Amino acid sequence: MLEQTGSSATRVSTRTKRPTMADVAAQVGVSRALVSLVFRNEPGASKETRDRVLRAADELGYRPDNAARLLARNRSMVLGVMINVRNAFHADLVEAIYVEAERLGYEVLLSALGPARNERKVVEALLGHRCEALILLGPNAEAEYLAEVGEHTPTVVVGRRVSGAGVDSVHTAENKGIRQAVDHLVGLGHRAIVHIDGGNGPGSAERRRAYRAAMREHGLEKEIRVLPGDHTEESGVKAGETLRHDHQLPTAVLAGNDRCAMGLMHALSRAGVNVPKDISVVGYDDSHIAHLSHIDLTTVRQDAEQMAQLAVRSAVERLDDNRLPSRELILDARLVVRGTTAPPPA
Amino acid sequence: MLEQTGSSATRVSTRTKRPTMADVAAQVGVSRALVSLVFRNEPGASKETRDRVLRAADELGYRPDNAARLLARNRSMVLGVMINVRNAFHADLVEAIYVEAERLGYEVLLSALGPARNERKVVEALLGHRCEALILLGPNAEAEYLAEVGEHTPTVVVGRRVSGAGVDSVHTAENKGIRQAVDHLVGLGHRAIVHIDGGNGPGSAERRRAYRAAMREHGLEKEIRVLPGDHTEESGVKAGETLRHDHQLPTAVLAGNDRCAMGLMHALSRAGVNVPKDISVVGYDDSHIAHLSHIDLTTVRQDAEQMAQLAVRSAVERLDDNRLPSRELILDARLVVRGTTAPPPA
DNA sequence: AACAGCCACTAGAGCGCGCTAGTAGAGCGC
DNA sequence: GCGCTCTACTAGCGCGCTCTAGTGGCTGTT
Repeated sequence: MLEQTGSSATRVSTRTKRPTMADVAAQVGVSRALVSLVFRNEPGASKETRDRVLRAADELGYRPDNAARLLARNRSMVLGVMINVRNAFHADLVEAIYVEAERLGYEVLLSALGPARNERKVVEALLGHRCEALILLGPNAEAEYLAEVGEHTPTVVVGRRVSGAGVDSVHTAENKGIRQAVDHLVGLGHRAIVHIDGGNGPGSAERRRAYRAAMREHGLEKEIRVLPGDHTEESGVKAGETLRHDHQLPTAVLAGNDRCAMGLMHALSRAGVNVPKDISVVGYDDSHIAHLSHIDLTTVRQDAEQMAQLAVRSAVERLDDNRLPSRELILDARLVVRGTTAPPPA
Repeated sequence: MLEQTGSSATRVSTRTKRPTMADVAAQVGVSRALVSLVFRNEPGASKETRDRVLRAADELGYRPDNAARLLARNRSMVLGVMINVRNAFHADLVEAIYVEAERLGYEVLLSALGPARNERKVVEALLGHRCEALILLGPNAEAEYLAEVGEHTPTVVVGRRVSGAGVDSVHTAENKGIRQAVDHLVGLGHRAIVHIDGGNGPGSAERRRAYRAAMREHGLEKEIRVLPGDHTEESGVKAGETLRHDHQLPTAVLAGNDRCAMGLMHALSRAGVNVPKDISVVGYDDSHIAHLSHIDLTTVRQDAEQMAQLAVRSAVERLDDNRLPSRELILDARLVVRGTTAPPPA
């Protein structure tokens, strides 16, 4: 039985305690403050001392301790990001968030949703780590909760419309994207255009509404048909089965997102239905899977990079001046026509 | 391009400074130490005081500050996890890691690879946040670097074999998995079985070797054929094209992983090749996409949950006693036969 | 009455760093 | 000599927390 008492009794370890600034300072023979200056790249240290400090640090294997840094600094310069690891579009966003955050001198902390980790838990975890601001990718939580969070921490919601909850939001103009998709399909000659719903996924309500509106404007109200679904491949597969057992296949499908479109296309091609000859498919997100040469999905492009940039900047601006009114940034969505849409079969 | 809608200037934004333990203590009229006890769920506070403290904390919106906690505690109880957000199998692993870590009282910090974030950068970021141990999912870094990291921090590598680098590793017995897959295909009557290589992806070298060995043992050395590739959908697509332009299609393909298999199947089905009637496909990973009912991919199951559990436990055990020798945990891989394999066309 | 034992609670020293205020010394003009 | 500025550095407090070593009061035992 090993007893650990006192701070002097270190862990049973050949591994020595992590070196601190004081160790580096002692090694070089200067003060801690000087080492601190060097590591923050602040002026006030001569070139030589700087070199000596850095060399000594390297020798000792010194690495600044972020926890201490965060604590000592008034600002933590950390942005917390909530993601769903299953979501390919989130992957695109995260990558771009890292880039923009680094550009602005911020660090990024990721926390993922999971079977036993709901949104509240994730948010708590992030706040616990001193994130100054939160970026929530496609949250499902009620507006009240988001408002509550936003009240004490600058919060940006990405990919979902949040009205008047006192938090910023960045999303695409779903209606324009869907509108373009429907226009494109109608232009190709389609009339029987089905929409697979995204359930309560972010943006789904708007997409559904936009689909209905667009169909009506083309005089196709009688063709309106919305299949239940969500933002997973599985729902696309199910929708594909439903359609296949129908008396008559529609000539085009507007999927809730790319993942759903993927599932749908799989189900269809396995059933011997050719895309786009027999049926056209349009996705939503333009996540990296859509680009793949042979998937080559016609989809509504949400510019992940730009969304990420705006989200990060939004958070940062609010940190600089937290009296800013909450705002909604709406990016244009743009239809990217690729290989899964074609004129309907004659 | 960018709209900005009006704001409901809800935010009064008297965002006061985040309350601390001292604030809570003052409010209740006790010492900081007592509040600390309550929040750590340690004995030593009466039921009533406990309640009063919690109530006051809730009122003030107090939330323990992890950075300070980490700093003050000798142990940080944080595990750092490096992931690739693009990788669906990593998603499975992460979810399971959270579960196991929580069970053992550890927190998890995620850091993702990205276009401008290589493995070193990710590792630095994690160490900077006081992670006590690292779990690296499918790293590509050289063994020397891993050894260097492992020297000062308990490190577990998942999904890749690392020999004698002084770090633990958890991976599946690639040879057994591949072996089963080849046996299965041969049992169905296949002879022309192609392997799409995983490039320098984790486990690829072993899988390639195992494929060759298994083919030889079945007397099929003349049928051995390895197509270049990696662990992305794109490589599956490319391989599909290569095969399609061949004088003769093989009757079965062993993909480098599930993503590769997905790309391959897409390419094939678009070319009018039916899976599994015309060609059988086997994946590797059993990531969640493989389960999808209509994808229904025959694949080699790597038990994400178990791998994650072992990785977390391994890290934790090493934290408890870091004089443990480094070890390699090898899980059995198991072929999961689903719908993408069938006897070859007559 | 004396004392141990226990419970509820407190004082105060850190954890590793950032940062403000300050100093020592060199150089310079007069 | 004096004051002045500028560079290169240092002292030491405080960030919000944990944790050890207490204190004081109450009960029960002899």
